[in-house]
Amino acid sequence: MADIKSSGKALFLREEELRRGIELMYFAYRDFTGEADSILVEQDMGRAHHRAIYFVGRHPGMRVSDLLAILNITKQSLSRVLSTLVKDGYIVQKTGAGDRRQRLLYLTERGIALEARLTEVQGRRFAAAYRNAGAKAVEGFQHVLQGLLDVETRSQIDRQDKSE
Amino acid sequence: MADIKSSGKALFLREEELRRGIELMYFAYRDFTGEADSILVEQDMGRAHHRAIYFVGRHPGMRVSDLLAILNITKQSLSRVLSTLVKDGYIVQKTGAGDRRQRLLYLTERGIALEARLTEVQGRRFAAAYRNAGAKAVEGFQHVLQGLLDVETRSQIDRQDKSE
DNA sequence: ATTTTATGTCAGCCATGTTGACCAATTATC
DNA sequence: GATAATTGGTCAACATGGCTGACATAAAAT
Repeated sequence: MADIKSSGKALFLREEELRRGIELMYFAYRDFTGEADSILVEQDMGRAHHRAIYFVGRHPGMRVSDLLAILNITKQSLSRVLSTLVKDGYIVQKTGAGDRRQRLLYLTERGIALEARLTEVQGRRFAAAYRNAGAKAVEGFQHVLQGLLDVETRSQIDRQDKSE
Repeated sequence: MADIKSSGKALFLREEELRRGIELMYFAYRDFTGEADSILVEQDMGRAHHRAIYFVGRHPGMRVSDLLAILNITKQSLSRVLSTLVKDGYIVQKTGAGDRRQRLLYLTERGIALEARLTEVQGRRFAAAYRNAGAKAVEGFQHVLQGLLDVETRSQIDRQDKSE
C-alpha cells in the first residue's frame, strides 16, 4: 500500500516536473528571442535573417550548403533571406578558390556590426542568467539542453566543434 | 601584463560560453518542438493549436483572456485557432456561471487525448535528458531557464503557481 | 561526353503573427 | 436607468517564413 502510494506520488511529481520543463522551455525561448526580434524589426528583418547572419559570423567562408545543413530548411527559404542580406550589404559571397561553384559566405562590416549588436543583447541575457545561477547550474543547463537534441543535431554540433 | 592576458582570455572564454548557450538554446528548442510538430501536421494543426490545447489542459475552465495573457498574442490570432479547435471538437466553451460574458475553456475527450499524446512525446524527451543529466543538472537547468525569462513572464508564472 | 553537384530562381501554398475597425452581450458605475 | 467598461468575437488586409515542384546554369567529377 505504501509502495503504491509512493509510486503514484513519484509519478505525479515526475509529470509535474516534466510539464514544468516544457513550459519553462517555451517561455524562456520566447523571451530569449524577443529582444533580438525588436532590433530586427527596426532593420526590416526577421528571425530568419538573424540566423543566417549569426551562423555566417560564426563560420566565415562557409558554403551555402553548410548553412542549409545547420538551419535545416529548404534552399528556397534560405535563398529569400540570403539574397536580401546580400542586396542590403550585410553578407558578401565570394566564389570558392578550389571549387568555383561555391559561393562562400562572409559578413561585411555592416553585417559584423549587426551580428555583434544582436549577440550582445542575447549574450547579456545569458550572462545575467548564468551569473545568477552559478557555474554548477550552467553545467547542468548545458547538459540537459544537449540531452534534448536529436542525435543528428548532436553529431552535427560535435563535428563543428572538432573542425574549429 | 599577466592581468591583461588573463582577462582577455577570460573574456574570450566568456563569449564562447555565451555563444554555446545561444546555439544550444536554438537547436534544443527546434528539436524539442519537432516531434510534436510531426504529430500536429497529421491532424492538420500547427504549433499554435498545440499551445492552446496545452494550456487549456493545464488550466481547465480558464477564460479566453487568461489564455491570451499566457500566450501573449492578439485575440485575432488566438481566435483563429480557437474556433477551429472548437469546431473540430477538441475544446468546448461554457458560459461563466458568475460572469456570463466569459467563455470558459475546457478540453473534450478528444482534446484530452491529443494533449496527452503531445505531452507524452515531449515529456519522454525531457525525461531522457533529465535521467541522463541527473537531478543536480535538472535543478541548474531550471534555474538558468528562469533567469532567461522576462520579469513579467516570471511574475506571471509565479502567480499561476500560487493559484494552484 | 555525360552525370553529378552547388547554387539560384520562379510560382504558389500554408500557418501564424500583426494592425485597425467594428459589434454584441453583459457587467459595473454614476 | 443611462452610460461606461469589460469580455469576447469578426472581417479585412498584410508580413514573415516555412513548404513543394519545376526548371536553369555553371562547374566538377566520372
